Amino acid sequence: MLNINNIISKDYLSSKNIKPSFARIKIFEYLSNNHIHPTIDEIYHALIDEIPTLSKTTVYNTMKIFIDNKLVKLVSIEDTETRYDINVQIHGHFKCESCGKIYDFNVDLHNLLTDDLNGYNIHEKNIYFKGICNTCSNNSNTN
Amino acid sequence: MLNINNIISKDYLSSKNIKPSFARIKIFEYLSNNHIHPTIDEIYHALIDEIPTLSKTTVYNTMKIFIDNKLVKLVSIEDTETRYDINVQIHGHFKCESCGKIYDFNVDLHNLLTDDLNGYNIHEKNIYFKGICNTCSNNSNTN
DNA sequence: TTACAAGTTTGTAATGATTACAATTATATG
DNA sequence: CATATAATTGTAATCATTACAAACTTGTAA
Ligand SMILES: [Mn+2]
Ligand SMILES: [Mn+2]
Ligand SMILES: [Zn+2]
Ligand SMILES: [Zn+2]
Repeated sequence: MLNINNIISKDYLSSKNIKPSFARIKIFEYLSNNHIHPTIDEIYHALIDEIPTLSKTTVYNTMKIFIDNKLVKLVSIEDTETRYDINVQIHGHFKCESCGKIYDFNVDLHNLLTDDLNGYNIHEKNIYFKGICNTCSNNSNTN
Repeated sequence: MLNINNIISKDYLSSKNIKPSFARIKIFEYLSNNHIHPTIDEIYHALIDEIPTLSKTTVYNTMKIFIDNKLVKLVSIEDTETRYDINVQIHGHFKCESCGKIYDFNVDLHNLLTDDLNGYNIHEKNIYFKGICNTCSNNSNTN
């Protein structure tokens, strides 16, 4: 089942000093092709048909490795669900309270620095909104 | 043990349609006097001496009521620890990765609206940074 | 090819925060 | 006081995550 994407993913993982095992490649490709900020459970169920021996522990292990090596960022919006994002650039998240989807949005956080954080060493910036998404708003209007 | 603060807290809870029981008053006052974004466990241990019969379930119940009635906001920074904030205005949080403290900072999020969210109904805006706080930076410099 | 070492994956058990729930206790009102 | 209503409590259940040891893979060298 070697194809170009497979090779690219493999090389990419290698370039990040992650041994490109079958499970890791598949998990990485799932994240790359599905920018939906999935949970561990969603990743697991998306791949269990293709990798029948996959265990959730492996998904947990793999995500930990990806995070440690900065391939993936953890998304903490609800404290009840841990999600993962293959997009590690600074960007905003909008969580729809109706359908539960998490949308990305672009945001420039460089110029909003405040005096309150003078002398603070900032490693990471996160922003998220909550509300009702476009699709859900339209659906409820036409009822 | 009636004092002016107690009466004020009592009236305030009543004005928000929350029956001002002893536990609720004490929890509310703890949050008002300690802007440290405490966990359930911290609230519980801070009050157990004063209210020896207090149960954690009551702290959970009370925080749920406070949140439902918008007296308190939930702070989701780490998915491993749920914290609570008596300050419900929009403001930023800075979590120090060294000492674990969560600092407030002022931020104006009104003008950073992006086209990506046109048609989206925004209910809530959250922003948090992570890094090393002033105090921890200075401590490590003088080692 | 075979043997071995190192790393990966797996299943199961442990942990720990949160929730469910029924019993007990407190509070308010007549 | 008597009663109804609401709040509190302790215990058990739930569920996501982590710990861990055994089994399996992979790469390398004899
Ligand atoms: Mn994203
Ligand atoms: Mn705050
Ligand atoms: Zn929606
Ligand atoms: Zn610090």
